[in-house]
Amino acid sequence: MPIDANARFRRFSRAVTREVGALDTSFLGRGRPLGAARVLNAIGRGRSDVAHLRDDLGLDSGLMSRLLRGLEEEGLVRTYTHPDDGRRRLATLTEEGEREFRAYEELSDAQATTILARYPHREALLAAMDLIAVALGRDRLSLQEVDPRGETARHCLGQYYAELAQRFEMGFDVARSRDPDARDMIRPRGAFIVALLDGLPLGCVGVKGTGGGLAEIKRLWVAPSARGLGISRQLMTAAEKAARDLSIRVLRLDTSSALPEAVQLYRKTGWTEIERFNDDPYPDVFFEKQL
Amino acid sequence: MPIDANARFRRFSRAVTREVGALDTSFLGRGRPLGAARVLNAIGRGRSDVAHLRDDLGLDSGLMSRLLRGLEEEGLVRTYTHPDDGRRRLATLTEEGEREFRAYEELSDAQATTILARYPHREALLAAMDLIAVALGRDRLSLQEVDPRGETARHCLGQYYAELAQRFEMGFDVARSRDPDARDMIRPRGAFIVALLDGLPLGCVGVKGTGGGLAEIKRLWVAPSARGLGISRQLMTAAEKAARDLSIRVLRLDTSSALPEAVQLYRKTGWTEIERFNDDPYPDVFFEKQL
DNA sequence: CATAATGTCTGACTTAAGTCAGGTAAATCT
DNA sequence: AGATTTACCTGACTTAAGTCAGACATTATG
Repeated sequence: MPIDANARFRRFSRAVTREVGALDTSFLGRGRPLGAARVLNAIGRGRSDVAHLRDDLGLDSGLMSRLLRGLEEEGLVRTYTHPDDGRRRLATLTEEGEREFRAYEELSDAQATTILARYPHREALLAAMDLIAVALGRDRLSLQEVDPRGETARHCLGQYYAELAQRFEMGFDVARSRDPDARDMIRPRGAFIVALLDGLPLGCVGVKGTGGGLAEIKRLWVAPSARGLGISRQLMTAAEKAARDLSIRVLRLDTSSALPEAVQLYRKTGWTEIERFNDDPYPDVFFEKQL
Repeated sequence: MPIDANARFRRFSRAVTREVGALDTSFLGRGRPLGAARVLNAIGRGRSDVAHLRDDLGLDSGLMSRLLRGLEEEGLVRTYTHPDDGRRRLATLTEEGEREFRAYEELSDAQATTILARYPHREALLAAMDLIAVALGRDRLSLQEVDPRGETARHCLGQYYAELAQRFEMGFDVARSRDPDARDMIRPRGAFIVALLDGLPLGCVGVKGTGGGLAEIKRLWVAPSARGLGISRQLMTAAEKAARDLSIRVLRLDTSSALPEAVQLYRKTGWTEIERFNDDPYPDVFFEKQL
C-alpha cells in the first residue's frame, strides 16, 4: 500500500470512526435511540429553531416531527410557535430535558477523559484535535460581539497573555501594560469581537474607544490551531466595521516586531506606520488608519 | 461553556462525525447498505477470518453470516472452511469483489482529496491526523519482519534519511554513510522490522548481520506522530530477539549526539558505550550489547 | 468415547431510520 | 382577495440493522 496522503487520511478516519463511533455509543447510553438523542443534544446546545435543527442533523421533516413529538411525550422538550412567524416552531428543553442533556454531556466527558488519559502527550493530542476541528469546520466560523468581561472573552485574553509571555524575550506582565478598561470595549464606547467555532472561541479583537472619534485596536489574537486561515483579517475587518458604526474616524494600534505576522497583516491592509504614541514597554511598532 | 479539554474533545468529535460520517457516505456511494460495504472493505483490507471480521466490525454472528451470504450472491466474495479447523470459515474477494473494493477506495480517495484541498496547511493537517490515528489506535500496533527492499521498508528509510538531513548540521547524504547491503538485513544474516498501524508504517529497525556472531543495529526510526509512546523500545526489543534467534552474540550500533533521545534510550536499556568502531562521518557515539 | 465447547448458520422476530404523498395553517405575493 | 409558497405535521410505507433461540458440524476435554 502506498503511503500517500489518502492512505493517511483513511487511517485517520478509520481510527476515528472506530473511537468516535463509540461517541455515538455515549449517545446510546441512556436507552434512547440515536436519532432522538441527537435531537435532544442539538436543542441542548442551543438550537431551537426546528428548521435549523432539521438541516443541522440532516433529517427529513417528517422524521424530525416525530422525534420531537417523542421527546415531548417524554417530557424533555417543549415546543411552541415562533412569535414572529406562526408557521415556524421552536423547541426548548424542559427542566427534565436539561437534566437529561447534562447526563449526556457527562457520558461524553467520561469518554473524552478515557481517550485522553490513554495517551501520554495530552496537550499535543488536544492541539491536533483543535487543528482538525478547525480545518473541517472552518466554513461554520462565526464572528460575534461579546462582553469583554464574559467567560469567552476572558478565555481569549488569557491565551493572548500566555502567548505574549512566550513571544517576548522579556516576558509579559499584564499589570505593566496599559490594560484597557472593559467599559471602553463595550458599546457605545467600543466593542469586543470573538471568532467562534461550534461555540468555542478561536480568536478575538477589541476596539477600545475614548468616547470621541479616536479609538485603538487591542488584543488581536488567533488560536494557534486556527492560524493561516485569514481569521485575523476577518476579525480586523469586523473591528473596523464596528468602529465605523460607532462613528470612529481614526483607529490606532500598537504592536511589536516580536509579532511579525501581525505587523505584516497591518501593512497589507491599509494601515500606515506612525510614531510611538504611548510609553507602554512592550510595543515598538505603531500604526494608524483613517476610516 | 468552559473551554476545557472535554469541550475541545467534543468539538473535535462533532467536526469529525459530521465530515467523516460523510466518509460513511462514501461507503454508501455504491448502492449497497452500509453493513455489507463495511464487510466488503474489511475483507479487502486483508481480514479473511470470519470471526475476526465479526469482532472487528462488532457484528452479531447471525447478521455477519447473512451479510456474507449476500456478498456471495452478488459474486463479490468467496467463502471456504479453514484448512486447520473445520468450524471456522474464511472469506476472500473474487475478481469482481476486488474491483468493487477498489471502487470504494477511489470514492474515499476523492473525499480525502476534497477535504484536504479545502485547507491550506495540508502537511500540518495530515500530521495532526497521523497523531490522532496513532493516539487512538496504538493498542493495535503490530511489529512485523519485512524485506528491507519492499515498499514499506523503503518508505521508512526515506523518512529516516530526511530526518537525519534535518537533524545534522552538516546535512546527511546516504552515499557518504555506509549503507548496509539489503541482504545483510534479511534472514539468515539479519532482519528488518517495521512497526505498523492499520497497515501503515510508524517505525523501523534493522539488524545487519555479518554471518558470524556479531551484528549491527541500523536504521532505528519512529515517525514523528508516534514518538514518546515507547515504540522505539518495542522495536529494539524485537530486534534483539531477532538477533538472538539468528544466534548473534554481540550487537553494536553507532549513533549521534545530535539524536539525544536515541542515545538516552540505549543508555537506559542495557547498552554500554564503546570506542568508535568505524570511520563513518556522521556518528560520534558507539554502543555494544552482549546478548 | 461421551460430553462440552466452539464457530457458523437459519428463521422468526423487533426496532430504528428513512421516504413519500398528501394535508393544514400561516405568511407572502400579485 | 385569491393564489402561491412556506413550515410543519400525519399516515402509510420500505429498508436496514440488530437480537434471540435453536440447529448443526467440528473440535477440545476429561
